[in-house]
Amino acid sequence: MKSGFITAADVAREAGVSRSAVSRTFTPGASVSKDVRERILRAAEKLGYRVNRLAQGLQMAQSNLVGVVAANLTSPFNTALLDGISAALFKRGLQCMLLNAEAARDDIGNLVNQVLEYRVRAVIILSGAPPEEIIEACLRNDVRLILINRGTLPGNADKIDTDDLTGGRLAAERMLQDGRRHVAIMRSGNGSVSQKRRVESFVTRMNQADVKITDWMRGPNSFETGCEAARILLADKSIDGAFCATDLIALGFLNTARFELGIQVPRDFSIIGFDNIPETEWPSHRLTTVSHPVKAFIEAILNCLDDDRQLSEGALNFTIPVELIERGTTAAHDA
Amino acid sequence: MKSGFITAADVAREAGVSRSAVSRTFTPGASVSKDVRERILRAAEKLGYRVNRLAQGLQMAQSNLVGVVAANLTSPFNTALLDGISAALFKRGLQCMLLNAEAARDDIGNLVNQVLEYRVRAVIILSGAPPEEIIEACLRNDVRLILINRGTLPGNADKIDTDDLTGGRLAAERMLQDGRRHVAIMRSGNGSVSQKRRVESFVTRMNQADVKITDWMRGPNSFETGCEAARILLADKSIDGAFCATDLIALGFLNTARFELGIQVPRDFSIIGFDNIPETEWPSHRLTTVSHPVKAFIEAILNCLDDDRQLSEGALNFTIPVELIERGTTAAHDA
DNA sequence: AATGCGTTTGCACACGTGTGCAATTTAGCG
DNA sequence: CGCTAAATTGCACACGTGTGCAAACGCATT
Repeated sequence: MKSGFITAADVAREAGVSRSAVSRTFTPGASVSKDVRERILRAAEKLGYRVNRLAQGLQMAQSNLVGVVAANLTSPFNTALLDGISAALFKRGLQCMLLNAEAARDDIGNLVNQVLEYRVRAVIILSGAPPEEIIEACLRNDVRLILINRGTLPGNADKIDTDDLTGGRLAAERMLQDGRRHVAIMRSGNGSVSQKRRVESFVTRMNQADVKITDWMRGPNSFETGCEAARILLADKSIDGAFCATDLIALGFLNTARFELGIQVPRDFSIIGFDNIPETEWPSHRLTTVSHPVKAFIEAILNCLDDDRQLSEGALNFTIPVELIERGTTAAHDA
Repeated sequence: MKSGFITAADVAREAGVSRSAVSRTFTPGASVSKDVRERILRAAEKLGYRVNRLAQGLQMAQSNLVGVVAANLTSPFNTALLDGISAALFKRGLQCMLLNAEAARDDIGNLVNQVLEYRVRAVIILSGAPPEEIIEACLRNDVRLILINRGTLPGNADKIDTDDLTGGRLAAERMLQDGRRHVAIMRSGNGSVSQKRRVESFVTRMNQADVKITDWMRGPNSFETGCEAARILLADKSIDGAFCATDLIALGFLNTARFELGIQVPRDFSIIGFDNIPETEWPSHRLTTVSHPVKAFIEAILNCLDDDRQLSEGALNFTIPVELIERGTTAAHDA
């Protein structure tokens, strides 16, 4: 027991074969006789052998690690995404290397290094603050890059984007059906690309119907941001609707409007969110929202990972479909 | 540009020195002259050199990876913990390898392998379903193990546990101050050690005061579990209080009790949760709860990681202090 | 039995790094 | 300048794995 770890050589000695045979036994599709394979498996089991992925990665010039750069892990939608990604990667035999972009805010260079130094198979960037630097570095080092809701950036990275245009339009149509004439639109201050698209699409449709718009863009993507917006915006009694770029903001807005300011939602006021996080289903809120299912994101990501074209041959693009989920913060349909 | 990656040898050639010098330049405390160091750094910068961590890990017989085994990533407390851990690891120059225990439920052996094959520096197990197998495997392979809220298991793993006994007692005292005589206690069906401790401590105190107890242990740790419990338990009109082992369950219970069944909380009914997740502060709920701060967990984890004693010399133990956070689901204090 | 062909096996090299050891250069000091 | 100690540098090995190549082997057909 030197250093506590068993190597392929140890197994080979135990089984009375060459080290190559051990390696081949654990390499799918390699040529080993049934007899030898069984003897090796028995020896490996007995000694508790585990292949050293570091050595394997060195030899293969690539690891099974996939870097996942996430920010705002407190946002339920992001964690749902992370949950799905980590599960999917595990089932593919890949490892999930989680990098907290928040913690690396003023040290992006270091973050880039940590990813690249491990020769990761790919890097997935969840929406959030835009680390441009990492994008450029990945592309320069031939590391596959998967961007989620970051819009059309230059460079051939795979891109997966919510159909925000349809999402914004669906929300607008619903708002118009409710007969609202002056709606507030809200998003967080750090201007994510995806939030911008939703809001712009919403505004475009509202403008066509001559509905007045009041814009709010401030603070982090949080419940409190919605609360604050409600307290200030709702001083203007002419506002009769709100479209929030994320559910978290929408829930804060709704909470303050309904329970603090006593506004009758949906009778006098309509609220629509975006993401369809679990909290929207709480009976106390029942928020009408636009959903872009996590499942669809996962599928798209797996498609990107499975695709084994060269990086120079261009990239993949996926659009995640959306759906308006009508709950209790918009008026009931006219039948 | 062979294979797209620059090696130390490439840098050495560019700088006109030996490869050893390059290695030493990037090894803190090694002996390199100022002149050579600068020449090497310039060459490395120019070529875009990055250490290959796989080779480094192979050489050092250890990687900078830390395995984090998490289940129930949809629980806000767990994600807050994960957020803190990933940030702290990053700042320590360590990598966070996230493993989804949920996805590996019927494939724990595979999960064990994935961790050990990467020669991780340590494994952190967040509370949740108990993968006994991984614990045993880590200890057998001399991998440091950090158990969070999993109680006193055999084997010398570092253990970090919430002071559940005090937590349960504090909740009980508050409930008694409210004069409740029949309280329901709730926890999820998969019996986590930590939940069990809280509840038992609570019950012990209530028994001393001759308060009637109704037990509920069913379903996952979720909002819906709390809703379901409320609908069934509250048919019994004599119940006038509830202690929930997690905030998620407590919020579901509160939501159904207050908004669906119209029960006056806290006038006629007291509810106390556990975890102090952000949602407890929502004005619509303002849940009284027991907090065990994420910050304290992170500190304890870092202490474990920094500690470089041998595994055979015993393990560390930390107890996380708790605090009762009084909000709007228990009666106001008598002054 | 001899031939031919497909399968199995072992040798040896490569992957990129850290570091002990000895050789060499530099610095310090009289 | 000469001597000694210290700092620097290069060589060579080790870490554990996958795989090309050639040798050895098994088996069926002639």
